[in-house]
Amino acid sequence: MAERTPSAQELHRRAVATYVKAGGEESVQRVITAVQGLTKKLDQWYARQLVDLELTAGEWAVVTSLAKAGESLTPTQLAELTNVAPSSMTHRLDKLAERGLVERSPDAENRTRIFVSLTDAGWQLFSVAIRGSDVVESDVLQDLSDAERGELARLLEVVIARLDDIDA
Amino acid sequence: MAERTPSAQELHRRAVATYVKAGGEESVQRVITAVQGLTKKLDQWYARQLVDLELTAGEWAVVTSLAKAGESLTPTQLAELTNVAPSSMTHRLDKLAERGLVERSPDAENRTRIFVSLTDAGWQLFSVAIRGSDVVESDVLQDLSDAERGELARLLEVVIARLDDIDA
DNA sequence: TGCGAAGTATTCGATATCGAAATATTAGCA
DNA sequence: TGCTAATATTTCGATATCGAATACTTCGCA
Repeated sequence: MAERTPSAQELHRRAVATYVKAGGEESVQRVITAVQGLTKKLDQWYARQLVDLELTAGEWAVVTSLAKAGESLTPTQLAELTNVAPSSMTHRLDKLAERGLVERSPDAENRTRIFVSLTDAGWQLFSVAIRGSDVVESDVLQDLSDAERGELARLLEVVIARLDDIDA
Repeated sequence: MAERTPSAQELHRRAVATYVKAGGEESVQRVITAVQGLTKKLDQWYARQLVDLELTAGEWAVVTSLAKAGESLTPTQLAELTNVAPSSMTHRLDKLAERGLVERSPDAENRTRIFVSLTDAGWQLFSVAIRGSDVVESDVLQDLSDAERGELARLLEVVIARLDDIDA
């Protein structure tokens, strides 16, 4: 019957302890581990919502990438943004185009390139999904005051501002 | 030649704006988007490191799950922890066992169950990888003071403490 | 005790993903 | 201009993943 699954908090505690023991720095691991644990949990919830929309996580990643970019993107860019091999994007786009969520259009200036964009139906699906996930996300942050949310966002944004300087 | 890829900061700004426009709440989206953007970037770096270790991200997830748990886990538990179908775990464990990184042992008390644990070689690989990734992770947080790291960790841990109450 | 329901790992067929090769276009430069 | 290297997408064969079905064990309870 298996022992019950440990709480997320307990998992986090153990994870940090393990990483520190393995040679990681505690102040680093507390943050990184928490960020990853949170993402994993969110991903599980999204997966559940996506079933209703008959989308895979990978397809959803394409839709959000296009929505967030606010402009057309090439298959290669989409592959990078969604952490997938370029060759995999071909099939994903085939499926999404077949469902009428995205469309491919040739670049007149560079005929090796193709632009992918969201259709109206794609935008509509995006809006529906976002309003659904915002509910869960609000619940997740419910124990933080407005001031704390602002501070949390600020600190994370400091970290993000540094990201590009690292692998450069 | 494609326009250069926008900075992580710019991507974050746009993403938040898009989500807010689609009906999300700003204080929520600033945090959630930042967390996800950070994880995505980290995943890209890990992927690069894992190539050297000849491990896939999925295999690495199994190794870390076992290390963090600090005890044996069943294939089903590993599948849940790594967000993968139970049937997929069978093959992953086959490969990992073949390489001598994990081992399966029967549960004497429940013969439907199998316990998976890290071998010495598995632990060793884990340590090497952690020390490698800690370098990158430290770089990521380099713009935060010790106090800020502590505050960031504290806020994230408040959020984590709530996770289990949500889908319950 | 006996028996149906639930739990656990695996197998199996269909699909998705990967890395390398193929195809086509463009860029750089002598 | 002509030629090589770099880019961008797709195709292709091998592998990984998924969901459903299978085989087996244990649990709940009459």
